[in-house]
Amino acid sequence: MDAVLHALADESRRTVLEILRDRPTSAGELAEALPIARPGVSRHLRVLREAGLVDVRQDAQRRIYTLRPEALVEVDEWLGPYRRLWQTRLDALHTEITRGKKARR
Amino acid sequence: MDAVLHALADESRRTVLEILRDRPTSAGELAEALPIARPGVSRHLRVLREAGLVDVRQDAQRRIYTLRPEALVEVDEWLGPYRRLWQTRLDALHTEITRGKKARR
DNA sequence: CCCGAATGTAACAAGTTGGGTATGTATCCG
DNA sequence: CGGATACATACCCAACTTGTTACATTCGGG
Repeated sequence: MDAVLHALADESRRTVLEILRDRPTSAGELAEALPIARPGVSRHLRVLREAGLVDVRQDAQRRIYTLRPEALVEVDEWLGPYRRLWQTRLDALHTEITRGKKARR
Repeated sequence: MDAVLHALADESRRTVLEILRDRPTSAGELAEALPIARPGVSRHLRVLREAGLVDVRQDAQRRIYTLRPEALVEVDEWLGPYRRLWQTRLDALHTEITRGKKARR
């Protein structure tokens, strides 16, 4: 959990995940898409790997990174109890609106 | 988005949110619940405030903090496209299991 | 077997974080 | 008014982050 949230706190890393959402991508390609040099990207990839957010596969000299969306399930689960709260608030808001409508009739 | 994810990347801050999930709580009470001294907690509260994750209300000398779960909606929305992916994988897994069962018949 | 391509790692500088202690600041109470 | 209470802020320091450049490593091709 901690590792995943830590990984998500950086915008470059979130950009990487966004790219990988479309298709597996080599480290070099990812580096081109980011405004930083390749070694920096390598380290970001390491963080993502250690958080379990991506997988690597070797293809000749290239490393192909793929997204591992399951790793985000724990974030989703962490959100669970909070989701209930904000949905309750939204429900209350809807009720309020409904009551308002009724009152206006 | 960035501010919220950054705020969530720290465990002390997540603990604060967890406490606030139950009930509004004063800064002092929050500080007692954490393993760090009060000024540190104050700073964490500031980060949470600036990310929109909590609200403060003044009650005499005390500051009462309340959770603002709506701020987490954007995290939920950010998860959206990824959620679809991991659900697809789960579906595939279920299909696989079903096929396995069928094969075993 | 050596060269180039692709990528990771090491080492370093600059900025940021997160903790602590010391010091404001506002509010209630006697 | 003056002291106590409850916080926040200022400042300092050690640890981590993030970017850079230089170097090591690994793989395929001629």
